Amino acid sequence: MKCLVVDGNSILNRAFYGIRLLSTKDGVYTNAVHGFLTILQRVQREEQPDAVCVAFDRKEPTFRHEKYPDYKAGRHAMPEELVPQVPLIKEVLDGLKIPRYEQPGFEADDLIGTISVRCEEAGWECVILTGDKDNLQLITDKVSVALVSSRMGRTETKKMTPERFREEYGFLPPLMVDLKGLMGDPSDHIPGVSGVGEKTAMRLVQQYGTVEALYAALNTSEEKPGVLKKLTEGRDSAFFSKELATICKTVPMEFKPEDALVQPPDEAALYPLFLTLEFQKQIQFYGLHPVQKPARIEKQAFFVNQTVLRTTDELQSLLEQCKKELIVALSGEKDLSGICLFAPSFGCVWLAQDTTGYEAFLRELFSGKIPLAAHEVKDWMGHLLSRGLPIEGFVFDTALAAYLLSPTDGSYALERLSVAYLNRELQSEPAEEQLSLSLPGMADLTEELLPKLAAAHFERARCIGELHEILFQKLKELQLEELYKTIEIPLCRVLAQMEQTGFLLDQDALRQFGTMLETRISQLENSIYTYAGGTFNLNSPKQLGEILFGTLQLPPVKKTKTGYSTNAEVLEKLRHQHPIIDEILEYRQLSKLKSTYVDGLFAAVAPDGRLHTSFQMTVTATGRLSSTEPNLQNIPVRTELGKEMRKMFLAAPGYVLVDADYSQIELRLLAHIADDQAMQQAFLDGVDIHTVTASQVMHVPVEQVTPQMRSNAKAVNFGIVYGISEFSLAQDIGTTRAQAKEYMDAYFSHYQGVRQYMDQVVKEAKKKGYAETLMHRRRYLPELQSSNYNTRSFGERVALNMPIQGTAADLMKLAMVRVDGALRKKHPTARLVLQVHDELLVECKEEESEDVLRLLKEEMEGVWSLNVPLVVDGGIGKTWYEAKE
DNA sequence: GTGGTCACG
DNA sequence: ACGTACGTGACCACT
Repeated sequence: MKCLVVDGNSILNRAFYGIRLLSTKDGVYTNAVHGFLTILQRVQREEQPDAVCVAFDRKEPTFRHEKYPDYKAGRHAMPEELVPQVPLIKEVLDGLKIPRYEQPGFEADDLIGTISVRCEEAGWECVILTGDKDNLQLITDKVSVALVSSRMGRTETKKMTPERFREEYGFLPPLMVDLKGLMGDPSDHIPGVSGVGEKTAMRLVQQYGTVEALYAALNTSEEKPGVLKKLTEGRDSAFFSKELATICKTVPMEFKPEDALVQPPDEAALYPLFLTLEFQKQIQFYGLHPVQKPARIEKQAFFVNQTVLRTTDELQSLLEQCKKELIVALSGEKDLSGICLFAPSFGCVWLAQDTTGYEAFLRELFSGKIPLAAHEVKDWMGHLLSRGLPIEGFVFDTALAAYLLSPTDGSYALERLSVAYLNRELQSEPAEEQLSLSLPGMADLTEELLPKLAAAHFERARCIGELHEILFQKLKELQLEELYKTIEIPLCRVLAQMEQTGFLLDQDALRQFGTMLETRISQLENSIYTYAGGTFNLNSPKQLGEILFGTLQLPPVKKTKTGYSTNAEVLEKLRHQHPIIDEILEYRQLSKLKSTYVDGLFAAVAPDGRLHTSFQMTVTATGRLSSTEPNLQNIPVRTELGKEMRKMFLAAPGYVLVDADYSQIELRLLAHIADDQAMQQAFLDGVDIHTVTASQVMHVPVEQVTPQMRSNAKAVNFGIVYGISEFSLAQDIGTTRAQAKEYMDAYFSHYQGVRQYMDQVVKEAKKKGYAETLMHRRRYLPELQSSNYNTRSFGERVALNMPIQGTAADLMKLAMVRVDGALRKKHPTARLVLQVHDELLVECKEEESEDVLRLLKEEMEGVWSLNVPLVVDGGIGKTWYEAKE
């Protein structure tokens, strides 16, 4: 039989430092609890113990053996992010039915020592899980130590047995206390013998054994006079230190290993706990379920209201009922083969495509007369559009609402929202699985299985209905209603339309471009392999590193977690050292173009010859959109060759592309939000902001600003928006920190409003716990409460940046809604095709293009009244390349 | 699945 | 003494 004894404080501490700070959406820190469980579960899997228990220090934990400088004094308080996690892990352990031991006046070590002895006496094997090397003295034939260490951000456990210990230390485990007695341990307030360090102490113990034996042999030994003197003078301290280092194994406590036998967890306690900690993985791992499942009674009662409609008359009367509702929740199959509606007055109703009049029903349902709530409205609209159905009436999107409430949650799957806001799990499996699991023959589908197919949607529709009530209330509380109603919801149809429209791709030109790249790439490969003296996988940073810094003996510039860095910045520095570098840089550029853009875009063309990107509305922390499959928001533009790609993006025959982009929108917003008079004046004067900044910061007249100076000023301007440090600015513009500091000082003395804003916005975010935009879009910043400098600094930079980037996103979204509305009215054949954060592209008839550009400029520039003008630059062309100019 | 790299605003 | 700019997504290698 085997018992695992966990050193609670030590493992919690390891876990805390081993995992980046995590917190729930309410700001409860959970990283240490999470890490603790991960380590425990890994060791349980490896060791398969029959019993498990945990020992905790009774008083303030001491962190005696941590390497981390903050704690080596041993007197420092626990970091504030860890303190509240201690009771949490204890609660988790109680839920897991793992006994915990703590005893006033004794440290965890002493309890562990005692437990290990009791195990041995009972004929059990004992494994001690700890990060604390002190426990190594407890190792015997029956007692081993699983030692946790965190190396490079990753935790490893090493199993220490008497043999292994001896290999590493050259003596037996009980002598560990003698080693400590001689070398001491400042972090533990063990003095040891002054002047004797690790090296000497190791040798002495290896040679003489115990402290007692050492002193007994001292007179006849051949130690050098220096060592002899130190030992003689430190004699008392040595014995005293040894005593201090010895773990007590006779704590008066009740313990038998049988007490700790592994038991099934307490589901009723653990499920809600893991739920509040947002530990979905753990819930799965232990197969937990809510003990108070959606009460059976309720479900039964509810079942009465679940109806399957089959006749046209029933459909008609349902429509009439729906029109009287304040909100009707909608769930259903993506292909619209069946949908479910929910409203309190009629419960859940399922209808399927085999019913006569279904198509007409849908047409009426989505014609705008019925207020609808759904999950992921934009996608619903996409499906409806592709079937030629109307897309009106959607007033609520559960995913979008939850995103506005907290944009950093990662997933807004309905399953998660149900757990987070309704405190219950969705019970039914997704419909596809049900179908494939139980499809004996299509004939049965309508008769027997349709209700089963409907079951999931019954539940989902009701869930959406309930979420609507809760989330809408919360939106109002957070002043987000306006943003939601006038921007996010209306934007769904704009984006659905844009996705539907797509962007025409010139496939012939792209093929040609690809062939050209291929030719050049293979030339470069050959040449690089010749320099390298053999072939290797050029796409592997690891192998490339071995060639450059091994075979070719180039000096490494920077390291990554896993090896040498070979990124463009590093290669740039090595350029003049070897001709291979230039070729690698070119290879990288070309193979990026080939694989990501040429091949990637080809793979994404739809049968209509167009690229239909998906815009994600619930991904970014700041409120921006993102674009996937393919990503059309990162098509190259910065290099001439890359820019060629934009010649492949075409307008349809007879049409042209109209491009409009906001000029300096983030800096203009900074000027407005910070209410900086100097910067506002610059924009009001319509001068070039970077040139003016250069002139002010470098104390030269505007006419004497060189391109280099302007470029540096531009870097400063950008840096400010990102929450710069001197160091990064210096690195960015390739100068010294001192020079960078001068720039920044000059910058702030000229733009005083910006300086004040930077201080004030961070202060306010700290007070409120979140940063927000002009339209109250918010992002919570638990990082600001961190005691870790880097984490906190990150939070401060985000607090600075989010209002600016986020407000720009708000304005662009509003502009899109207005542009779309205006276009539909005045130029119904024109259509938005793409948004790239501060840029909009419209495809329209050639003869309307001037007018469309005017319209775009007007709507975009006039979207919001600020203390500075918003300026939009525009262009017209057959390709994106031409239109952008 | 993670990390390195690089494309964009 | 420390580490270093905000926000994304795709591709590749490697575990």
